[in-house]
Amino acid sequence: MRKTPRQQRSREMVNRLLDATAATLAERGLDHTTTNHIAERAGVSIGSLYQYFPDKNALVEALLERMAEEASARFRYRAERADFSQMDLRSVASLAIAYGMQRMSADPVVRELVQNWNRIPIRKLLDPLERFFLVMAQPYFLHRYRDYPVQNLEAKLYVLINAVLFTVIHFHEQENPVIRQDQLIQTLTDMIVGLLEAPQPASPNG
Amino acid sequence: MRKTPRQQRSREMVNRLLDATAATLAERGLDHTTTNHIAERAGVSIGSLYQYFPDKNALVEALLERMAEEASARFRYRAERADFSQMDLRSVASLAIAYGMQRMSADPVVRELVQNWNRIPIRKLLDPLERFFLVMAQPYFLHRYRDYPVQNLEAKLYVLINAVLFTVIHFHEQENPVIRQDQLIQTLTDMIVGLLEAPQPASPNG
Amino acid sequence: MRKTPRQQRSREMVNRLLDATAATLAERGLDHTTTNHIAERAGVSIGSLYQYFPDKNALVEALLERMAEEASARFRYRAERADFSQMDLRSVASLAIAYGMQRMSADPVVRELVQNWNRIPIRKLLDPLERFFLVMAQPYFLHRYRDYPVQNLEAKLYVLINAVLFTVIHFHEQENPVIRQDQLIQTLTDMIVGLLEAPQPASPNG
Amino acid sequence: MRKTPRQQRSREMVNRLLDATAATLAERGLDHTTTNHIAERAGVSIGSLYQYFPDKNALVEALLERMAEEASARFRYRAERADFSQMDLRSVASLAIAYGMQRMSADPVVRELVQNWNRIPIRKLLDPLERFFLVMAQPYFLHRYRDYPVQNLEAKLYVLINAVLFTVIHFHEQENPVIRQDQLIQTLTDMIVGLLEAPQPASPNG
DNA sequence: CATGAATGAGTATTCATTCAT
DNA sequence: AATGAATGAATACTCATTCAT
Repeated sequence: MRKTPRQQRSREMVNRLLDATAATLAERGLDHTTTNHIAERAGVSIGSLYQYFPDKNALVEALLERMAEEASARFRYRAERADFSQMDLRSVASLAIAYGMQRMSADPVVRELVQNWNRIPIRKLLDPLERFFLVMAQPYFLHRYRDYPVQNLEAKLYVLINAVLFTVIHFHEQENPVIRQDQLIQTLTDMIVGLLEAPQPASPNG
Repeated sequence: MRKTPRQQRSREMVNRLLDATAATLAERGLDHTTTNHIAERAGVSIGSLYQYFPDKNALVEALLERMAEEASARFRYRAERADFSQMDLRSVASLAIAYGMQRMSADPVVRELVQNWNRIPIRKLLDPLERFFLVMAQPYFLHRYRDYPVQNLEAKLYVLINAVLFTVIHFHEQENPVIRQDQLIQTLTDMIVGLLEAPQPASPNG
Repeated sequence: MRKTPRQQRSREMVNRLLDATAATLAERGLDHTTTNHIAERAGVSIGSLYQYFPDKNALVEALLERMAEEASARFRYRAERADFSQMDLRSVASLAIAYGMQRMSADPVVRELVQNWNRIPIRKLLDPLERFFLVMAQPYFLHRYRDYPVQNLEAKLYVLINAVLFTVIHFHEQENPVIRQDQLIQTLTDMIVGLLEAPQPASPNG
Repeated sequence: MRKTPRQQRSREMVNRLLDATAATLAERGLDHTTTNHIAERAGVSIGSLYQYFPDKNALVEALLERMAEEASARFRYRAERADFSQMDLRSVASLAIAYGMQRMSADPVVRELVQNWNRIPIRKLLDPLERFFLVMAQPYFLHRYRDYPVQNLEAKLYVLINAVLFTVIHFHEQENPVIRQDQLIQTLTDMIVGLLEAPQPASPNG
């Protein structure tokens, strides 16, 4: 069969281009990232780039998807190590936020992309994460469900993910934030716990 | 006096240009808004535009400032009508979010600008609002302080404002959001109340 | 009579504009000197400027003429003090060049203008000087004529004036000239003397 | 080999652009020469122009270099034909000036460039010429050195090249020069001979 | 399949000059 | 006469995309 090696080459090429996209994005920012830069960085002709991706947007989209997969894998790995089900919500939330913030400082690509969320199909990155968290959180909530049933779990997770994510990004972007990082984490944790654990007999939604 | 009519003309021109900026922004998005578009839309020569604003950025900045002023005025007006101090937190929050979302749907300029928060001096718009909310909320919290003292009010408001704002914006941007608008408002309200009203004896932050 | 004060006012205005032109020229260079700059510097509206000068070029031209007059006056003054007729050609030439170079270093306007000789009617400045030198030199050569008749005096002066002038200007412009200033003056002096004093029996030109 | 035709194409393009630059320069003058004009004249898209030259300045600079090379080649060719070492200084100088003036009348590009010498890296053009003349003149001066040693040869050549060059250019530029062309050549020749051949026992320069 | 030369619409900004007030 | 707001053609340079080789 001829197909396998070809597919493999193709895959390599795609990965190389995606790596180059990420690197260029981190280095120059979305605004100053050009397809020619990406091709050059990938050590590939611009023509070849367009053989694998129809346009610049597709490139970013694919990168987003790959990052989502990687992030899911990373989270899964961590989740397997640490037995979250044994921890209380507060600890889990606090840990997750701290971990996320560290990831964000470490990965300029994530920052660059999320900063420009409106110009890219950011859901490609966020949706998998949201789904993943939902799945991850399932056992926890199932376990507590009888005592503290959480209504509207989907809406709550949606809100929390967005809220935490963009607040953290915005915080990161500010030169002189009005609050400290530990205050931010603490308050975000409080917010999460407040929404998920507090008894809400008054909420008639849904 | 010669000065008044001239200043007035100048003011009119500035306003016309700002209106044109807003309209073009709403129509074409920040990326495809050019100074020539703005001038044309304002019915003014490009040269005149540059007589009033040194560059494109100044135009956006001025628009941001004008919007912040307008928004503050609008909020103040509403705050004076409705006696928030008589309402409970849940009602106030719910009303404010609903009002904000309605404003946001109604005003594509706000959307366009906030979407591009990272590429514009968005704080020009947000800072006054943040300050305004703080001032507005002051009497309410002062009033309840004895019964339900709120620790870390500053950090909490910072988090809530950012969280609510960007979640709402993101929600707006999505074509097929996974939750309904009423769910969003309800959940955000829950989140606000959860953070502000819940007893937090465990929070040892500074 | 009404005319005198008006003419005087006009003259003042012209001078003010010319001063402003010179100052702006020295500060920003011909390329970045705009009529609006000049008007502003003169404390006059741009409209008034165009009442006195039909266009930008006329402004420069008039400045050139005024400078030529001033330079002539200065030279005449110096010539009256120092009795050139008592000095030998070498001394006169050497002195004149040194003086000219000092003037040139001291006056950025002169430099800026002469640098742009091709884009302005530089003859407005050079012609009077040429004529002046010719007149100044006349008595000297007349005086020596019997002993050392100089053939083709006009052509020689033409050549020397241009040669010296532009060599000096070019020298001034260079950041790292290949020769020193004293060498330049010495060589130019040699050149002048060589052309004017050497016996030229072989020159059969008309 | 793939390289040769590509390099050749590239070279052709560069030459085409340089030709277009020269033509446009001659036609419109440096001030009114735009990169778009050049590209259009070269029958090439503006994008292509910028693929070969980073900016307008680089274009002019490259043209200057090419012209210097061409001029050197031409001079060398002529020098090989005519055995200058057999001619006296007067004849060589006279011939060189006449030849240079003819070249200058024939080549408006040279004129345009030298006229704008202060706005372009004119040394790119002059330095090679200066060096060339020095080399060319070497045998002559070597030959005469024992009998008539020329002091300060470098300074003298510097002065003469500048003096002759700009006087000729200026002469060319004038609509009604006060002297005739043959007088100019004659006088310049006298000047050169006067400076180089006359005994200068009085020159104490370093 | 790969290449990379070629494309050209698009963008922010400047400045001499006019003319209604 | 004086003003200065308004004009708009002009300019250098970018970058996503195509297509002949």
